[in-house]
Amino acid sequence: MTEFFEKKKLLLCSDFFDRSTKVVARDLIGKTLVREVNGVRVSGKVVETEAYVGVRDLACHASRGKTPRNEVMFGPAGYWYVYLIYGFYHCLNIVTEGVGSGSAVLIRAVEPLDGIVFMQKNRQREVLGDLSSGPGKLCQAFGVTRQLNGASACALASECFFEEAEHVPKKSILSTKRIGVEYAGAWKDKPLRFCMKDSPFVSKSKLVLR
DNA sequence: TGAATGATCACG
DNA sequence: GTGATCATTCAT
Repeated sequence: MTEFFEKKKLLLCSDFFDRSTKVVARDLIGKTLVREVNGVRVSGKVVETEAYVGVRDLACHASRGKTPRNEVMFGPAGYWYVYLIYGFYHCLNIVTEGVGSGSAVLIRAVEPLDGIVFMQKNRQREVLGDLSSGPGKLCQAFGVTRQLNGASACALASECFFEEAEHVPKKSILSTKRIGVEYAGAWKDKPLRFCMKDSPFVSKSKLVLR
């Protein structure tokens, strides 16, 4: 029972996500991503995100209109948008802003906290820095698939959600252009990627992994 | 640098 | 139906 109250207290609700996508992407840095599967807690500290700011953003799936794949993005904030990429990996996004905006934040990397053995097994990798340091890796580590697409992240019963965590000062958050969106014309260089400064757990880290 | 691998979507 | 494309990862 105490666990339940604890979860309610920390759970990020739709008010958090129903704001400017860019602000949500920045504010998610440092928060805890949690998945509860069969009573087991898997979690990580969010260290890298990207904002996809809706129909006008040429890098955003929503820019080519609503399709069966992206329709969740056009719904209310606080729901998961999960899709398969390159036939191998999944990408985990949380829908932001109001109905019809077509915007979401891509969770690109987390620092493993709980359920590390579960992640190592899923990833077939031991090294902590290689478990969830990229959008595809993270989904593999957490066992996230399209099964989660369209689910709420804001309900007490949610199996995947965010928790409030220790405040991260703005000066330790870096913003850069997004990765892998070279096709997006004027939008390819916009500073819509956010990451925790000096974290070895961000994607494409060239630092030595421990 | 390129191969892996399959859903998705714009075509016709 | 067909074919190009892809918000990636890993091994070479």
